[in-house]
Amino acid sequence: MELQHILEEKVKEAVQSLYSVNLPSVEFQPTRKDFEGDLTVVVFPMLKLLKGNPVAIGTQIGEYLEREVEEVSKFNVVKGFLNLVISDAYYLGFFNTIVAKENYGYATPHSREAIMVEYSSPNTNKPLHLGHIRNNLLGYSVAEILKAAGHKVYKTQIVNDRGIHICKSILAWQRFGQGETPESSGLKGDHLVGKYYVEFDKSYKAEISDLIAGGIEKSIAEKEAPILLAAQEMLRKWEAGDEEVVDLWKRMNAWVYEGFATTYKNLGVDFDKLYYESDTYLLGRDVVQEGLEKGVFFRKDDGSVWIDLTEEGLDEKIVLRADGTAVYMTQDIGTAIQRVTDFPDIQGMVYTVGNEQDYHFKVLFLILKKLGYTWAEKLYHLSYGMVDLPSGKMKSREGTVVDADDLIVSMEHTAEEISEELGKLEGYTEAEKKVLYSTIGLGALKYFILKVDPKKRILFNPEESVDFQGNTGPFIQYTYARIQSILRKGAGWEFDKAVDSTLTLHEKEKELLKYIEIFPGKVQEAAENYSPALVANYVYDLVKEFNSFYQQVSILGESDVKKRHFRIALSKKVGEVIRDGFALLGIDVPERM
RNA sequence: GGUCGCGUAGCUCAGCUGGAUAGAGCAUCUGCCUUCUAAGCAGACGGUCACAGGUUCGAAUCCUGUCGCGAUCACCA
Repeated sequence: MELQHILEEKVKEAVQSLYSVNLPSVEFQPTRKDFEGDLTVVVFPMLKLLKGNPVAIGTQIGEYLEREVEEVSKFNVVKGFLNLVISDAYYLGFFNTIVAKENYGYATPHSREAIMVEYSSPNTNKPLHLGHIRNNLLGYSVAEILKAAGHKVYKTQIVNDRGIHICKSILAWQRFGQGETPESSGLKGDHLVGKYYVEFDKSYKAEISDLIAGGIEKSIAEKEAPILLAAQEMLRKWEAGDEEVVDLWKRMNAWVYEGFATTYKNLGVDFDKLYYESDTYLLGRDVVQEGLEKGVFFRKDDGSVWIDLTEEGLDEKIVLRADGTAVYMTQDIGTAIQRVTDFPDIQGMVYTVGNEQDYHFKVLFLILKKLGYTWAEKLYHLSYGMVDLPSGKMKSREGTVVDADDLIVSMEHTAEEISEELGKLEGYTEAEKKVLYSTIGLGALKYFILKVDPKKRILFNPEESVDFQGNTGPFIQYTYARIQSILRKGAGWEFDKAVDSTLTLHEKEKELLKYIEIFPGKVQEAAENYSPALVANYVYDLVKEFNSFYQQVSILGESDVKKRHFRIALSKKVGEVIRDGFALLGIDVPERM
């Protein structure tokens, strides 16, 4: 970055002195592997101002740079591309500026505005599944990336603990549960409650069949099945504060929260603040009143309140029912404002929610802007594609979901099998092994999900399971472990001491230095794009390059002491970038594997 | 039907703020463990970048249209 800045000025200077033309900007790109060079100046865009043969222009600029700029040691011109060879001394000098630096690539904490990141936000009537895993990993990772980019970050979620879905589970438990508890059944709390959600659905479907057999039309049967009416009645009682219902609701939710806490812990995600819908579902109604006065909203004859977004190319949208009760949108307006009240330094929010809600968030953000909140300018819907199975969409009621807890366990098993087969863990205790299998299994799963662009759908085939070779988490973890092995064997060297900047670099060493140099920029880019995939792909490229280096060049076996010192220090720094890059994805790295 | 997103190798994905011969992994095939961990490295094979126009010196990338897949267009959340 720094180098490119210097060169940009020098290229402008060259053009000024050669052609007396003032260039507004210079286009750079990394030199392609097939050509000699490190950085390439694209000459074509200059032709509009300069007029002439691009090769001749490139050559003249190249000669100027080679003469005037010490970092440029050589150049060549291919068509309209001026390829510059940057001196080894420059890269070694750069390396010495970061060799002892902690947190290289991370910006100063809290140097930028505070952002709240919402993710997870589950319903409390069933356990988490693979779709939630994607949500959690994305949200957690984006939060970490924003932190690394210098933002202050609050992680939050809104727990959907209220509504007809949870009443269904409660009702079924009441009827069929015979007092079953997590303790008595040995089931994890969220799974126990989920089991009764499925039970409800079974009864509901059975009742519909009976009704249809009795000559009732399907659409009516679906609305009037007795067990559904009972659930609706339960919701009314809950809203009225009926003691028995509320107690049961609290008890079963507590089971679910305990179960979720375990899953979150296993996944390695956390939150700074929880919001519960039962506390927030009444929020937002005052704001609607305020918006009415400002003329942002309008009231229809039946008393319901709407916003007209036809000018923005959208539709009219209801924000308050005729009876004055809140809808989804009302709540979300209220919750957003509540959050800013709770955390007054918030300047923006990120909502990690599936792409099926694209429209909702588009409308929500527009409304908040129209209401005049300054922070509304910096709202972002981190929209992601669904995780589908080869058979299609996951449906909890049909039992086609990939359960989060099961999946984590199965990934750990696979990691264990492979590790046992390779048998490199002599000396490890069982407890250490267990931690390692978890690190590797989760690494595989997390990387598998985070390496793809959030916008895209993911196809997950449970039959094929997740790879552990090639472009995978374990491949990267393995490279890290190899580096640590070198560092253990090379103990005694002063890794953090400056290296000799007059060394001649091996081609692979230079490539690695170039990758390391762009790490801070990648972190910023990932933050700007809310994209963990950029970090994942960067770390992969770095690791590919390191393995190639490792294969071609001897590190500890190098006889030249200064070179050996540099190679060890370089390896250590690559390891740190892997570790810190993976930390942004929420993935741990092992010392051995 | 309107709106939004996606469509790149047999499969899973990079590349998309326009630049050189479109890159990885998996799968298939060749080599490389008496040298720092072979979950690795080196190589081969594999592409009408969905299709058709347009803008440009230059398009996988930008614009328009067509087709395919998905989502959404609830006084559900």
